[in-house]
Amino acid sequence: MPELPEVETVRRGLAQRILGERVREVEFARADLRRPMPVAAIRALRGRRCTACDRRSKYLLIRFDGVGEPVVIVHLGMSGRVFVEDVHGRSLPPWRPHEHWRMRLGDRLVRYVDPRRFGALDLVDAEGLASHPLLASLGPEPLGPEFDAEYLFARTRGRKVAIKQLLMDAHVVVGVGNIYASESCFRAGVRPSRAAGRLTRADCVKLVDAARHVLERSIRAGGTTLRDYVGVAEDSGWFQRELAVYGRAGEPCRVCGATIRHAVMGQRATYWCPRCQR
DNA sequence: CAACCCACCTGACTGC
DNA sequence: TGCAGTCAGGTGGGTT
Repeated sequence: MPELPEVETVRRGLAQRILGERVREVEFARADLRRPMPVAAIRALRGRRCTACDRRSKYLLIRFDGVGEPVVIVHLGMSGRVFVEDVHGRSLPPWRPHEHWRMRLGDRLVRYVDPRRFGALDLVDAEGLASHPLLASLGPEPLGPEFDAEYLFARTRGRKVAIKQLLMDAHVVVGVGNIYASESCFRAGVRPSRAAGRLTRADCVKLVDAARHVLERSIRAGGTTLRDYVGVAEDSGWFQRELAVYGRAGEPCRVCGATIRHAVMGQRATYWCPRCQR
């Protein structure tokens, strides 16, 4: 599930629930996801107060007070979910299937569930955050001021890769996952297979606008399901209804009626309308 | 450096 | 119903 809008939704849910709370318990069901987790160091957060829940790209950054101002870095990978539940004085509930770690802050239990274990959990001091290996070489945020048409135009010059693949390159811009890459190209009227270097300035204007639009719209939609949020990833409702091309191969384009096409590009499923996108 | 390919892991779905 | 095969929304690392 987790593309940027989902991660942003999780971030907001976490902020709402754990900001200002102190870490009371930390438990691990195992010591590794894709890579080992810093189990001891994260256990040692007990007593620290959560000061912020931020996001950089698809990484959640949970900040704490005290020496070094530690930051917990969470990535949801392909199948990760975060649940927040009230626990009050009760003892903690049994582990869910594929729940790998949990952290109790105040009366809130944050539970990390990730069947495929492509996610990540790490810890770094605030000072070392920007140079953390996972974050150091990331491109600009798609919703930030740095990602504009001129920037995209410059970054596409001389590039032969398909524009859809380039949009998914986190060195260029973060947070545009496979679904939103297809959706953005559709909204911009750009064929996803087009060589990035052949985009015009006008195409770049449209693409930047389109990427922003689909991401913002999804965040807003996700945000509406946030109230009394338990776990993000209610991917049933808004998610499916809003998609213009993704997963719609063989179905009619909602704009022109042409048949939506599908191909694998860079090993990822790609969808487009052969009439609307050139 | 760019382009390409693979690995990581499990669940859901398809077709026989 | 069972089983093999296929696919999945992400990212890092290695090779050409």
